[in-house]
Amino acid sequence: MPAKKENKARNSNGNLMESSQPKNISLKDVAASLKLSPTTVSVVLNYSPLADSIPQETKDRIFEAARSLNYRPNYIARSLRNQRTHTIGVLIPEMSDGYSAAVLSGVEEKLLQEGYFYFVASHHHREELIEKNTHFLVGRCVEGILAIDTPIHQQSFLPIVSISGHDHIKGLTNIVLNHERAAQLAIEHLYQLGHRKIAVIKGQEFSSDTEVRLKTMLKAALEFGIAIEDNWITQLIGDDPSPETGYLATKELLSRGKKFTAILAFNDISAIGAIRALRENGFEVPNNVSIIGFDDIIAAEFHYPALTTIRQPLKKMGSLGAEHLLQNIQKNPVDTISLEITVEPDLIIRQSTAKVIE
Amino acid sequence: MPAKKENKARNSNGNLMESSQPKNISLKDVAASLKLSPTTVSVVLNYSPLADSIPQETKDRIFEAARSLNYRPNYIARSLRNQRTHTIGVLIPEMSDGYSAAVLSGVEEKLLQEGYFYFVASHHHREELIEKNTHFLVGRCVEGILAIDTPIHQQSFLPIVSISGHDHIKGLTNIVLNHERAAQLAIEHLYQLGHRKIAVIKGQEFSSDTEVRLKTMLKAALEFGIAIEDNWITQLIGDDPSPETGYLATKELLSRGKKFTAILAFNDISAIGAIRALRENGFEVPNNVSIIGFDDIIAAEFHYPALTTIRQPLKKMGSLGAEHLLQNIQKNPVDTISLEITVEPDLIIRQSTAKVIE
DNA sequence: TGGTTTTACTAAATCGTCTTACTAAATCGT
DNA sequence: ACGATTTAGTAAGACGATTTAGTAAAACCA
Repeated sequence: MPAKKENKARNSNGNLMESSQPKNISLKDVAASLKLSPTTVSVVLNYSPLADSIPQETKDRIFEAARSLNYRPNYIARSLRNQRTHTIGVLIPEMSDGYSAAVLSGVEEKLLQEGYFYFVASHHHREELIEKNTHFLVGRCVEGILAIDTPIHQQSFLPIVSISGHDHIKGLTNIVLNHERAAQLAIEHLYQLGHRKIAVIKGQEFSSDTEVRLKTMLKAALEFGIAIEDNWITQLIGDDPSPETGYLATKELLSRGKKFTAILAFNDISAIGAIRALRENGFEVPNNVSIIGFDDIIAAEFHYPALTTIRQPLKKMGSLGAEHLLQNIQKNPVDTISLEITVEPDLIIRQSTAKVIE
Repeated sequence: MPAKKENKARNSNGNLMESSQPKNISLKDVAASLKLSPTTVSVVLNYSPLADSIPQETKDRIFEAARSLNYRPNYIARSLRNQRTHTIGVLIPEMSDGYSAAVLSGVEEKLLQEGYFYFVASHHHREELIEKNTHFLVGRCVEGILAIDTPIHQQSFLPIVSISGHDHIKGLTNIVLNHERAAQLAIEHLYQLGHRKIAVIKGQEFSSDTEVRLKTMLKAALEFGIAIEDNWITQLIGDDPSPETGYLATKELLSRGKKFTAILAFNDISAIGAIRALRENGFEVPNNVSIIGFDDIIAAEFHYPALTTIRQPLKKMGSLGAEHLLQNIQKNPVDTISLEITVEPDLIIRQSTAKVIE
């Protein structure tokens, strides 16, 4: 075995490497090395207007010393002093359900741009975990909370932005899809293909969108003169984030006798489960039954048959949510009236829908 | 509409609710309210052995005051004083690729259990972003770093655990799959079905597992007396996290003339793309070509045909990684020799593989 | 009774940064 | 030449918690 040399930092590019920093050096250290006071070093490094009177030569010395000592201000100390953590908390139902991840990617992008980081906490649709996690996040001094598909019942002293939330609470900003339009797109598409008998798989009780989705679909259907029978409405049950729930819901639906020619699934995940159930029962999609999903997750395009779906701009909803949250944090008084930001859906036509042949 | 009563805090359980807390109250406030010193309050609330001499009655008063004032210790101040942030940084390639999300869910579970939170930063496979993000995380005073499918080249003064990493660096713990076994399972399965001509879709250069995966597959094949021709090896190109890359790689493979009877795909995502490409070229899976994926993401089971795949216990790898990272944080000197923790794969047989019929 | 120990606390320092309120010397204006 | 201003800094908190090192009073021991 070679002698342990690795411990020494590789200074190839002139910078001290991360590895060679057993003891963090502080403002005081930098000041001491220059025989200046911490005050002076601080104002110069922070470009404070107070540094106006410091001659350039001194400033240069300070910057140089900070660089060569590899000084990095301690975030914790700074947070304590400034009462700003530049951190927000994100509440999600589930990390691995695709939906949250897509939204999160938008959130992350925007936040990093603005120098913020975020803590994630997932609650698996359990009310008490939502409460507990919120508490933890507040305890961690987050400056705001972003709730993704998570019900918010209480007003908070922190700014909150809710994505796909439908609660109207003072100070809460909601980022929502234009559900009317989404329903209209879906129904119109099926209508134009000749479908008049449409079944609906509604979401679980705990999903924020469940109620609006069903309501707007029924309304849009009515506008096209289509009445959706109660008997053709089924519901996802349980918190399994896999297509299994959609599969079961569809089997249930089929057990009532198949009269419908199309299914509006609550989302793509359940649409995928539905297709499997149909196939097992000898129905082909789209030849015997058309099916339309919701969300346009990545899997939708590459499923077989590729899913016709209503796309929600999930990533954009995430970045919009982050953007508004940061705005609300800036103007600190939480006196804003409940605000709603609407994003538009798109109909993505693929292979899971086709003309009715009777 | 009913009158808006909801805004007032619900004090049903006697606690002040989050909403009614405009000004945070500090240890000093609690102390003042009791005419005691902050010291006393602190030692009592922290169950410090120093509180042994404090009579129970005083302790009770302190707890009661803390509760009724809804005192929550300021995490930032505490972190500064104790030099502990109970926060770790997680490096991932991409939020929305399914793989990272699955691992993250395991990470989260373990960390929350232990009172830790985590910051996520994604680098989209760009070396300079890995470096920059690491820097940011260190700047945020994380106590350790968990790298998911992210190459780590430098030793750090912080403990690092790498999931699916293959770098051997002092102080770095790797959580890896038993790749030999995985390859053996895959090859053996195909062999038993009669396949002798096997094509391989290897991963992108930037994926940590690309190299081992190919190497172990070739080796395992050889052990079964199967030689995999160079001409049957194709590669995923580009950082699109969708099945598109697998689709393209398979088209490329087919353009060279189809002689193989099975494909080993780099992962489930690319297997899904491969199936589409095959279908478009008139080949049915599994009747004309068998295909085997890797990872067993949720989509695998519900794809049509359902994917035969090598399952990686992603969530478990996440929680194992978190667990070891926390351990390494506890025993602070980073003198541990590079350590490897191996997890075992499973062969999940579904419908994308079948016996050869020639 | 006088010294030691125990009880019940508290003062002050510290973590690292930023900010408010100075000071001493140099320069300016007239 | 003398007060006013500018230049070039510094000292002393404060942010909110923890910890070390005390201190008075009470209790104990011989």
